[in-house]
Amino acid sequence: MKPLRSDCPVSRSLDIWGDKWSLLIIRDLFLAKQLTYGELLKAPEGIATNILAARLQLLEQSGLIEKLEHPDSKAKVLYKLTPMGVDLLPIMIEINLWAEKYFPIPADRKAMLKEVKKDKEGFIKNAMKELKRA
Amino acid sequence: MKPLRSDCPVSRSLDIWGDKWSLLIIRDLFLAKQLTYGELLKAPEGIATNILAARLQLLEQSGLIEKLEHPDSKAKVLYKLTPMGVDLLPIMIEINLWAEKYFPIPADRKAMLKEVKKDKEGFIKNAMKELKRA
DNA sequence: ACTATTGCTTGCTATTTGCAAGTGCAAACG
DNA sequence: CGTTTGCACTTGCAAATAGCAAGCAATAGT
Repeated sequence: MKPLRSDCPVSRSLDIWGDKWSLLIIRDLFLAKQLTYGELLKAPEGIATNILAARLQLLEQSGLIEKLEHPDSKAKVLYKLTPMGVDLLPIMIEINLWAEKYFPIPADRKAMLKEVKKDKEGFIKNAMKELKRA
Repeated sequence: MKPLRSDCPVSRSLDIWGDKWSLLIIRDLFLAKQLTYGELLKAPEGIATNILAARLQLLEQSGLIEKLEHPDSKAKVLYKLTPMGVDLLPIMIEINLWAEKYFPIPADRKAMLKEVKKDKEGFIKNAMKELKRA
């Protein structure tokens, strides 16, 4: 396993998902609720297949995501967020809000953030309930 | 410069501070308001001096931090967050809250989070005002 | 003048990343 | 059935990055 750098909560968090790819995987799982390996590969940022495999394993070990059987085929694997992973939603939202303030962002995401700003707490609570149910 | 991976706000954000060290530097600047290079080096996670120099330069280029003259000595340099950097506070808070839910965290940080939970919006607004003033 | 401190830079090695190709299994097709 | 296709990974290797240790220029202190 990886050595803990310190017991600071920020450090602990970064030890798990503090790399260039993990939060993008998590973002995609927030947006789609569940995805196959192949679908995750297609993310616009272009993650390499070996890196994706490594990150998925690490995120699973850390308890943020879990594998699920695909209803249509044994050849496919579904990935989804665990409750612990879903709890990252507030962080994800705040990242989006920060970036929106300083960079141009896609229209569909902007629309979502408009909803968020109407009632942040409500939006998050609702989205989390949805994600934990599925 | 670094190539943009996509125009997703999460991706844009990670392109700037999505590595193992940047958010720790930013954390220290939140806690101390301003720090010298040497003080940043002393962080418990033990960042290497060349990496710290590289990250500080990148964060400065990105507009998250700025250099400041030290009032006592020309040999020293003070680093502090810009308004854009201060605006990361909500993200930082949510990271702390997430980690607190799943890991044991130091008592002093726990005390701070207790304040946060009493009135999150108020706490953030206040802290940000403090940081932007200094 | 000389010694220490501060903020870096440089050289080198170890680890990680990323590309391209390959493997094994399950499903679809003839 | 036998063969091909699709999917989820592995593997091998080159390139980039991280990290350690040492060095260096500009203050500051004595």
